[in-house]
Amino acid sequence: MANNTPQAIRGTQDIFGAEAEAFAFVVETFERVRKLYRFRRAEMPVFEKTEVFARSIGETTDVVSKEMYSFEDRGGESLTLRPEFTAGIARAYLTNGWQQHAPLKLATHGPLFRYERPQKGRYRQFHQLDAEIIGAGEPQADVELLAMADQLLKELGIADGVTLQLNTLGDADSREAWRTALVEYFRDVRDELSEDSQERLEKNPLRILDSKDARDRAFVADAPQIDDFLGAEAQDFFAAVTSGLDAAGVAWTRNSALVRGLDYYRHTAFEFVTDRLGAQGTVLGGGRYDGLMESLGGPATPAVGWAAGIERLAMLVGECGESRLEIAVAAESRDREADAASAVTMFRRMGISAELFASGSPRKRYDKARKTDPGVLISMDVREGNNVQNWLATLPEIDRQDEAFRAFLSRWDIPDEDLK
RNA sequence: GCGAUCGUAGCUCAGUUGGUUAGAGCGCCGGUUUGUGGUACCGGAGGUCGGGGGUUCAAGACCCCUCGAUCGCCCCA
Repeated sequence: MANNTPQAIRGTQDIFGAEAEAFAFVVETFERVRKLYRFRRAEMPVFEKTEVFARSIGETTDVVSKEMYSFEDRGGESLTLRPEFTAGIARAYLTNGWQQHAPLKLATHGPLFRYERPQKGRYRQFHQLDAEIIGAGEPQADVELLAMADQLLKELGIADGVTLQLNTLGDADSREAWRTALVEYFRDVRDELSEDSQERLEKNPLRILDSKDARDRAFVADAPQIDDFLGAEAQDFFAAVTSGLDAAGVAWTRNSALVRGLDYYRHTAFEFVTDRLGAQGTVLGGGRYDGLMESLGGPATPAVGWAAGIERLAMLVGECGESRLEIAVAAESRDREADAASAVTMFRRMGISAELFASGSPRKRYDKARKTDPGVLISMDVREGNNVQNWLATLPEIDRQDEAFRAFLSRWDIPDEDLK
């Protein structure tokens, strides 16, 4: 069977049917909401020079060396399939002179690639929605961005069971002071931490805060809080974001353990989290990344953004059935196949969905058509030498049924007793 | 990179402590009931039991390796 057929690449997916409908529903909803908030559409390349991602991501060596899809092109240049949108958008912003549009609200969506082990809601080629506000340093930008995210989740119908967790990482100074305090605190209890967290103490101490290990959690509760290290400006900024969210009617909860691994993040960090997706509970996440543009050689540019996994959103949206067939036409005799085909074409040109059943055993075509549960089932046959048509409507009645019926009657007869 | 579970027809699965020609339902194709009918009945196509090696008189079943899937750990930009 398939022993000679190439297999799909690990972690890629072929999406079809109801799942594909759910996927499309997510994207369509995003496009609609994004226009309400006047975010402008952008399209970027799916690959960039590796340095675009390496420089923006910085020193987190694991991510750069092990988690990216990188390769050399024929000229020997290292290229990388985009693992995120933000770095590519920042590069486009700088290289295309989009500064002239600042503050710029951008939205995009499409495939991303990460060299990871697939698991629930996590693939090597996956798809995200993305929204960014570039060149806006005010907390109102954070609020607007979060309000859009909140409305998106509501319009997708998945807001129940999803909570917005919010934190601040402060400005560069407060962030650094906090980090130092954390390292000191955890170093004192180093031997009682999990093996993973002992490792993290050196590489990425902030990550200890969201460890899943019970041994770590005991200490996390009493760990130094960012609030104790925030300068007045940082405090004001966060207060403005939270009061702005309250004013906008966006519910949120404080999660002081919510962190970002990368250094360019400042101030607001947030995640919309659900308890319905196993280990991959984050449904939409982002934050303020005021330090990113400089790492790519651009001028200091404040920016804030988020991304959301389309697959995960689609899973929450659930079964999004394919739309019902409006009219099925069965040619129950070979002599009526041309008529049936022409009827189907007529309906389609009217903007009504129609499907032709004219293959296989003529006797079974009617049953086959009936199984699709169409709004209207038309059979076309030959009885005693005469062409015969039958029109059967089933509930719920389709839109424009009368119009379709009149159009059909203008070309083919239907006996009176068969009407309704 | 690590761990657990799993891998039999297009799909969902059976397959007894290893025993002879590998099964069912659904789907598909064809044929009956000369019919207004999502029915019923009959027949058919489709499997080197993920792949390779080993144990055995005998392996879909047991052992090893490998590939793949699922879920979790690490990581999460």
